[in-house]
Amino acid sequence: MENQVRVRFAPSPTGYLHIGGLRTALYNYLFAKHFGGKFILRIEDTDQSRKVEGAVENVIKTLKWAGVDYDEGLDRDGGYGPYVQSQRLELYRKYAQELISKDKAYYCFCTSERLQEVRQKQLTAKLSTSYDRLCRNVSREEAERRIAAGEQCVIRMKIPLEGELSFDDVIRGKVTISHKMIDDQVLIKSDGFPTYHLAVVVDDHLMGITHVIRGEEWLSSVPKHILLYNYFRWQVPMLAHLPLLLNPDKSKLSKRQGDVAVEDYRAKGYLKEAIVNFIAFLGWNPGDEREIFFMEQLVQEFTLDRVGKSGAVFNIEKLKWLNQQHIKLKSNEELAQLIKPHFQFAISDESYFLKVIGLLKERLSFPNDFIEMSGYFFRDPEFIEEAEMRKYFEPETHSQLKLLADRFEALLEFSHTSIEAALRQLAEELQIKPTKLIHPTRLALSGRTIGPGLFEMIELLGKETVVRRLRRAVEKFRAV
RNA sequence: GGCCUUAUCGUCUAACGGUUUAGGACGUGACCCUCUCAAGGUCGAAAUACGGGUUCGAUUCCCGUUAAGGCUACCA
Repeated sequence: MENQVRVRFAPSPTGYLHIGGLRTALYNYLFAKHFGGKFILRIEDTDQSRKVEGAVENVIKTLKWAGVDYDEGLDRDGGYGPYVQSQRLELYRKYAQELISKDKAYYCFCTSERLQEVRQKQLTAKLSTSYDRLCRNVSREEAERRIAAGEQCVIRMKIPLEGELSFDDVIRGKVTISHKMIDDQVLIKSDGFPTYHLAVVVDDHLMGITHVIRGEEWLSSVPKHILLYNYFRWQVPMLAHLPLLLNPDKSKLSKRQGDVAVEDYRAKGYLKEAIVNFIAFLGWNPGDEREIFFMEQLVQEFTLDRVGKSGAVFNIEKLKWLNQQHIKLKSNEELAQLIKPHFQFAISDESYFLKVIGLLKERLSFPNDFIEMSGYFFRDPEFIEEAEMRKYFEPETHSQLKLLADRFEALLEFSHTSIEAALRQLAEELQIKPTKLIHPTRLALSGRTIGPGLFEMIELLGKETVVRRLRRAVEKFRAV
């Protein structure tokens, strides 16, 4: 129990769940489940100005939809709550105070205007920008006096002036950064809220997080965090910084260059299985040549040592292919559930509906393709395009179809094999190629030139419908 | 600019010093199958950024160059 793996996904509620966020969550989830540990959802809402109404609910909804469900979170207390940082403010203040008393942090009274100025000067002097540590030497007594007088202030951490800091990243190995490169980071903002850096360290420690698995954008701030762990005399969790997800131009995946919200992909008809499979493989692979994975297999095989180091371009073509693959692996019943909400006709015959799905299944890239492809299975086709008619109909076609309709009507057993036999038989008798019959028939029955195998289609449509449509078409073709 | 990270086909990636004419997948080209469209099958084009080392031997280890990305906030 003491050694149980505990990881967390800690989004800030600034909108929808980003596809990169889902991958981070997924990797955490897979890692936790692989080792029989716990996956925790924590909300990092320490920036009041960026808060978006409904974002928390949305993120949770999307996570659950994708099957990346959490063991502990705001509605599932595992004894480490609350799991929302805005509800833990006292905690951060307390620990910030501890740092002040240990002389590892100090009050800073600099205004944002002064900070701006300092930065501007550094910029024009081509120096790297950082806080000039003006308030670092303000005595505790003076600071307390100024606070009592109502002056606004923040709390900054003290970074050692000399030396350097090394740490081991599970994915990247040893990383070293000089203390000189680290800013005296603000820990408590003037509104009393903590910054990410303080909150993440306090919470990860208090929540017993054993492994921090997050995006590479955090790599540079690790030294600050380690310093904090050291100041508190806490054990540093294992750190694993994931490669970033990239736009086609290799910049960090962002809006502007396509969809980044998981819900956008969901709305477009991407299956959760395909999305999970796809993003799992963006930076990880099982080491062999298998491509199609379900969640359970991912859990079974996922380990951090097979996670790569370089960023991965989000390649939508492959996602589309995976979607197709996962659709093919779904049962007709499962697919029906995905299609039904969007289907425009009342489904009177469930088993017929399922059979149509079965026939069209391997032609679908998205569940919704079914809607566009299946209309003629549920009502007579509206019209037949003139251009197509001219292409497939010859002067004698109408009389041939008439004969075909008679043959079909006379069939005792209406199965695709008997149907095919009847058609080929007729073609032979007429001394024409079967295709001379097949194409016009398809057009007459479906109004289209593409579709599933004709004989299976005919069998499913049923004798009555087929004969009716064939005869109706004969009437139409006569006019051409 | 500074710091950090990364670098194999267009894209996702395999290879953890030699079994490699660098393998697979998506995409792409040709062909096969075939009643159309898909699916499927076969074959093809396509990569170790560059330069130095280390080594009997480097995609693999080291250094440099270049390029790309991240960070550089009282945002996460």
